[in-house]
Amino acid sequence: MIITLPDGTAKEFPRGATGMDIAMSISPGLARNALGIFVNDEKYDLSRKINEDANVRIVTFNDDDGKEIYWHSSADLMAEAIGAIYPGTKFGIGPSIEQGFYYDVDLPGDKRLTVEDLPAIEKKMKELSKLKSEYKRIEISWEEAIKHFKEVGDEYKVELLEDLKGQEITFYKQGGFLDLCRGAHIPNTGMIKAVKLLSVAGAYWRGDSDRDMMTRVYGISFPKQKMLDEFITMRQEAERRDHRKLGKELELFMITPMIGGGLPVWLPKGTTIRRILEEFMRKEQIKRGYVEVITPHVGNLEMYKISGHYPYYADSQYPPMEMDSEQYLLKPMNCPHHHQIYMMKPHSYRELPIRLFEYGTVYRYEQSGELNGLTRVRGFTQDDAHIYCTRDQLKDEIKGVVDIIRYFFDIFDMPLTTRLSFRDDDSSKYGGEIELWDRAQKDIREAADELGLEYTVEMGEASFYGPKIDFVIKDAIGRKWQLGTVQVDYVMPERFELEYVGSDNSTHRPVIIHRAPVGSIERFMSILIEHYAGNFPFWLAPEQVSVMPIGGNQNEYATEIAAKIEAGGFRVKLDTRSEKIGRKIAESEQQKIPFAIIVGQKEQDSGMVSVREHTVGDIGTKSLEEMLALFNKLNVPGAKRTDN
RNA sequence: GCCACCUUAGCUCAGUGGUAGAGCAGCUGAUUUGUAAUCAGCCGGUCGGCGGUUCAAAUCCGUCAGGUGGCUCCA
Repeated sequence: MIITLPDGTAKEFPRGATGMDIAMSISPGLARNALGIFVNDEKYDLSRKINEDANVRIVTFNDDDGKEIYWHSSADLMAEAIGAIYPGTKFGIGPSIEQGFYYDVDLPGDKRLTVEDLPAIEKKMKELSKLKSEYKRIEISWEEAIKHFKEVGDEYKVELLEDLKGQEITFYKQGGFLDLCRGAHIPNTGMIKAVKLLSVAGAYWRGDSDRDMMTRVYGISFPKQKMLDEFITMRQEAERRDHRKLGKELELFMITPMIGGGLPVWLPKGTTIRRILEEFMRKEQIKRGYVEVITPHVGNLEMYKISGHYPYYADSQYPPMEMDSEQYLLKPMNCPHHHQIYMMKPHSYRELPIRLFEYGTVYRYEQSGELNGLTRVRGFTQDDAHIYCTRDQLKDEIKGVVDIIRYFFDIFDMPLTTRLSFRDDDSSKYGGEIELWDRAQKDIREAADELGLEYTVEMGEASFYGPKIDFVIKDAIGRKWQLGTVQVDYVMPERFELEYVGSDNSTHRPVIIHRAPVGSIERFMSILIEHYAGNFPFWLAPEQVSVMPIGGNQNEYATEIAAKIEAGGFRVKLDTRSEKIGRKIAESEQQKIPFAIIVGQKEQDSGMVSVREHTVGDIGTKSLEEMLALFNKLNVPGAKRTDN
């Protein structure tokens, strides 16, 4: 038979050759590191026979598909360990995830796992790994499979099997553990060299909150101890950057039950950052033809009934309040308010596009268990805008929106990836005419192409009222966050009967683009805090320069210097306490202030200043003019320190 | 909302049934300082709330609240 490799090389192998045979023929190194093989895009174990001509791809831990096989196998090893320690444990599902794996287990009796139980399981896994048990694939009939799990009393597996009736069933066996599993698996447990079990959590059986709560054990594993060490270092780095921790330390924001969970309070320093951020984005939008509006925090319930958001989202809204026999809702979204602004007067096609933007604060009743720092809150502010345009203008408007979004994230050094979410063939899921959708999707795709965007297309991911573009950014430590969206909407113009008069003197429906570059300002602030690890760039730093005299004799000179810097339009902190200079510097560094200006007798005599740059150290003696020039250069959105 | 864990001074944390502790912060005083924390004294707690077990509870049990990690949800 002919086996074709990904680079196009074709090789002859005897019928029944295995992935391992193929790997061996390429190199012993590959054979050592190979985890699985894709045969005509189907996952195979390396030991499984290949019986006909095929295109193959051998995967190692460097491939996402390889990691998937590796972690899936690790999940089974963990299950074996748990089963060995707690005989009678029932098993749910145990897949790989983006970073590691988990297994849902139901321990015998009322036993529940806690984190204290994890080291023992880890230890057992290491023992089992040393046995180098082979993962054996067993083809079995459905009837026999059912019989097996009924015998061991694992009703979860029986239920899974019920759904697989009529399909080919495979079991995998490694050591003493037999599991229902599609595979594929790595050759043997010995390849799992480093394991760390991370946490336990409750998880509903099959994700259904009406069903049993199982114990989910999360873990991660690697072929080398060094890789696990790096992973742990990375987690510590993420912990060090945690915006909840930095938010407290740097006094940026607070959350107190007295005001309400999920209702963040901005402290002076956090407010400064937020204000500068908002001003920057406001200016850029106005430059691009947006007009700013402000709408109230409550609105008449009738309006949300027309928009269709109520009662569809009633569960996640604060309940209506009654005033003067009318019902009002805390604003769950800005769109209907903006539509009212559009409806205030008739529009000519000559006025379009109309671009209304607002820092609109909305309230949503998120479930208590969901609240998390600034990431998931009950009251937040969207950098929201609605563009009312004609169908002919749609493409250009989309381009404009994408352009501004790219501009924003470039300022923060956040690489952007794009996903186009289109409809699938199930027309019951969507509103609006299909011709309009086709045209909008074509416009979106063309706009993306013309802008040279790299994107993926996801069919069936569109919203009810139109196709959308989602943006995912990567932060300084490589984590991905989904932020802004752009959505094309044909449904709301119908519901609110929005109109404009065309050049043909008859009325038409405008198209609406909903767009929010960062989505929630609160969430974006949390991402910024973690992205910069609290070391905000000069232009965003709540305190930009600290000025400190070495001794009391320089208090006057220091005060004078601070006043001059402040007069230059910078945010200054003056520290004239009778503390040693080391202490003042330590505190300035801890507060992550970009520059410390230190003045002693020498500086006073020469009229100079001594400068220390945050995270860099002493950068020498400079004139104040030189420093003001540098500050001016750095006080611009996106400005970077490039010369030292 | 559900599961597990956590909650001790403003902050970070020790304290496993027998008189509530430390460092930092704060206050007072001394010190006037050369690139990451000067010294001393003082102040500060209903050990998250409520109930129970016990001669005795920060400590054991129950319950409620808040937080953390997940699950479900996310216009």
